[in-house]
Amino acid sequence: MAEPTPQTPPTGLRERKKQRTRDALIRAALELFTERGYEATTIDEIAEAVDVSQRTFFRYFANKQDVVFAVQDMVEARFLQELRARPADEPPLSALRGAVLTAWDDIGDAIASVIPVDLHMRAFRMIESTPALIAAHLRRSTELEEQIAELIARREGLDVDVDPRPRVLVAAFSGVMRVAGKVWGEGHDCSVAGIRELTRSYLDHMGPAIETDWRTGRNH
Amino acid sequence: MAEPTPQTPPTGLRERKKQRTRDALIRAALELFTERGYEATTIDEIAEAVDVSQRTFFRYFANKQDVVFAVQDMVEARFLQELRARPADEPPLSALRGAVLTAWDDIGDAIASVIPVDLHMRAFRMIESTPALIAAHLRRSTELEEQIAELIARREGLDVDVDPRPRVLVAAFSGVMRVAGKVWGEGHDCSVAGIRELTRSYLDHMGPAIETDWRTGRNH
DNA sequence: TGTCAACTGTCAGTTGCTGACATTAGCCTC
DNA sequence: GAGGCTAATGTCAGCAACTGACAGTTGACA
Repeated sequence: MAEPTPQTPPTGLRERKKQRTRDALIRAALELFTERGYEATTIDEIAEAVDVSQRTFFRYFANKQDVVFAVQDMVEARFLQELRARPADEPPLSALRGAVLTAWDDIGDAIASVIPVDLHMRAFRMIESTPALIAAHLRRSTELEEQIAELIARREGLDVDVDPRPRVLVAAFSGVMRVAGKVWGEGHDCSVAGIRELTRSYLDHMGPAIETDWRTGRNH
Repeated sequence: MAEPTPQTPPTGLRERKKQRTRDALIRAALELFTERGYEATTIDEIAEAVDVSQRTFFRYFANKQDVVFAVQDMVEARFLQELRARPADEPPLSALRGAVLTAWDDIGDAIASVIPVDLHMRAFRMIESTPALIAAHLRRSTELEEQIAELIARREGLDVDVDPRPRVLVAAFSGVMRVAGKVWGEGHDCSVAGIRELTRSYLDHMGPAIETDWRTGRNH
């Protein structure tokens, strides 16, 4: 009873219809959120735009926030996939860095299959400027962190509950990633290339920021 | 019109009464939350326990979550104070490390003036096991991070919008702190000394986790 | 003591979210 | 291709977090 092709199993009419409803809800929600604001948009308005009942919305998404992060889910899955594909002999931080930068390169196509890329970018900025969504975003990030830490630990043959380094590294890494996203959201460069470049730059600042005395340049 | 002594200005009866109501709300809320769970406790129950109207609760706290973090606010203020007191020639990460460890040493007394310390510790664990509160906690942390980054930047004579190092360092630092708190919350050691020690240990792992190849020990 | 302002209570309303139950509409078998 | 099965949806009622408006109460202060 396993699905034949997890990537494209739109077997029946029913499945296709469900997928369409789901995509329509995501699209309508993000469109409304980015236009008039997250708090100012009600579930009723989203449901009405897609012509379904409010109850149906909640059958697709557990809560109002979840619809915002539906696309983000794809992006994260893509990153994890990229990380798993890194060569085993690469040092941990290099693997993380490589996975992020590679993921940014071909994420556009994946997003475009659901919503216009620029809508996703606007949504990203909306998240960073809406307190409730910032909170949700951060919580999701920590859950992702745990998965990443497990992956890193496995690469290095360690146990996350014994050796703190995987979690510590990933926590530091994620913190830097978050700041990059935040700064990008506040800036004027709306391109994918822009956030990719900022990410790279910030990751490269991480080691120096920690190791050295910023004034003398000496380690401490 | 500035308050004469911010620490102890209980001038009139009115002020004292307000302070008592506020403290009673915090205490009752945390007691109920830790006993029967955050979600399972309604504002009505908290208000009833203190014998005020629900509306009054919302005049003291903007929302249900805020009452949980009222004490945390004190702790954070204490940390910032400690950080400002660090010698100017100390490297950034050392200053952060020193401030945290010193703050943990005399935070107990400050907390005890509002609620029993063990109630605060139980509340801390409750936060770490309640999704909605984890999210709120993380968001608050990032706001604190911005303040810390500003402080670090000022110490080093930098501008956070020009040089990314303050934000990058603080993001990494905070990530590590968060993991320490989380691991402590999942463990069995409920003491203040326990979390202090874990914090110290994790901070000391930060450099090595980033700099080196964990297997060969070589830098990369 | 009397006036003012701050604090509080009451009430009604909106919105996110959930359970229960009825209805519709793909799917599958005969 | 008729009928039954079941997943998907609609409808309705209700709870809890919050908010605005207005009225009553109570410290503060002349």
